[in-house]
Amino acid sequence: MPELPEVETVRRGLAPAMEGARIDRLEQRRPDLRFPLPARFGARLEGRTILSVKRRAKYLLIELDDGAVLISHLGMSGSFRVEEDAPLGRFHHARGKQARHDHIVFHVDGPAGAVRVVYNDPRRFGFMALAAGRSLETHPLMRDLGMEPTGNHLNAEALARRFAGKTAPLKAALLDQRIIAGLGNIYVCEALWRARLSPRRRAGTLVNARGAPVARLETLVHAVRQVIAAAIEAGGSSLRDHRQTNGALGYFQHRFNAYDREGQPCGHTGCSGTIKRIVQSGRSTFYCPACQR
DNA sequence: CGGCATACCTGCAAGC
DNA sequence: TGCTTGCAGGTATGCC
Repeated sequence: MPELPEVETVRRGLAPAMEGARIDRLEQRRPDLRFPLPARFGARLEGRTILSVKRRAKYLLIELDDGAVLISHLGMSGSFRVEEDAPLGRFHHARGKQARHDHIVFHVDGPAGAVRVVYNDPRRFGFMALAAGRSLETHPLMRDLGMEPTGNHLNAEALARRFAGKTAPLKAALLDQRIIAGLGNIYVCEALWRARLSPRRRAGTLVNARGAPVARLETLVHAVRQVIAAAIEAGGSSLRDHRQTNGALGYFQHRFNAYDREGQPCGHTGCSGTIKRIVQSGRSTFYCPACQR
């Protein structure tokens, strides 16, 4: 599912239910997701209080009161939902039709009351790890991540340094989490469309001989920042799996200009081109060959 | 090292 | 209807 805007939407849904809450019980229904879950996972979480729910790139970071951090990645199909944790009793038989692929359930009790936070992941490309907070930045999952596309982290000068000499196409360079962390297939296609840049153009062509950004790299930076901000504002894009933690759909998919629009007219004013689908490094790219150069 | 293909796993839609 | 094929928002790994 999820690129940065979807993960940020999940974070915003989890925070009110989890921050300040105690983990009373962990239900772990299988030993692994994409990778084995941490050893003694339940024992290490039960009884802990959650200090905060943060995000880095496409990772959720759940900080615990003993200094540990639960790192969670949703892969392609992972989702969290928050449900009322109704007490089990004679009159509550309806509690549990357990949805397929609900792998982990956090029973937490905090400012928002007793809730279940359920992790569901049909394809099991997601994964969870536990890190010591003091070494979070050097954790193997974190240490190679590049700039956040939000705030002031992403800027043309820094991007130029990373693009200089690169022969990889822009599509691949923007998907590279070591350069900008958090973009995925949808938002790379959308940002390139907005910047009218071809996904096939070599990344190094946006850097001049002195290693400084050319004007079109500035345009790309603005496009990335704007599309990510707009998608967060919309609660992300709901294609197959992504929902907000309360079950609501995101609606940025209605604002796609390129992604999954093969054969449709390009929406740029004055362009009579048609969106085309190509495959780059094994993944679909959608763009307008007429105006994206 | 850079660039690319492949593997991981399940579900769904399209085509025959 | 039922089967096969291809495709899906991501990352790690291995090969040239």
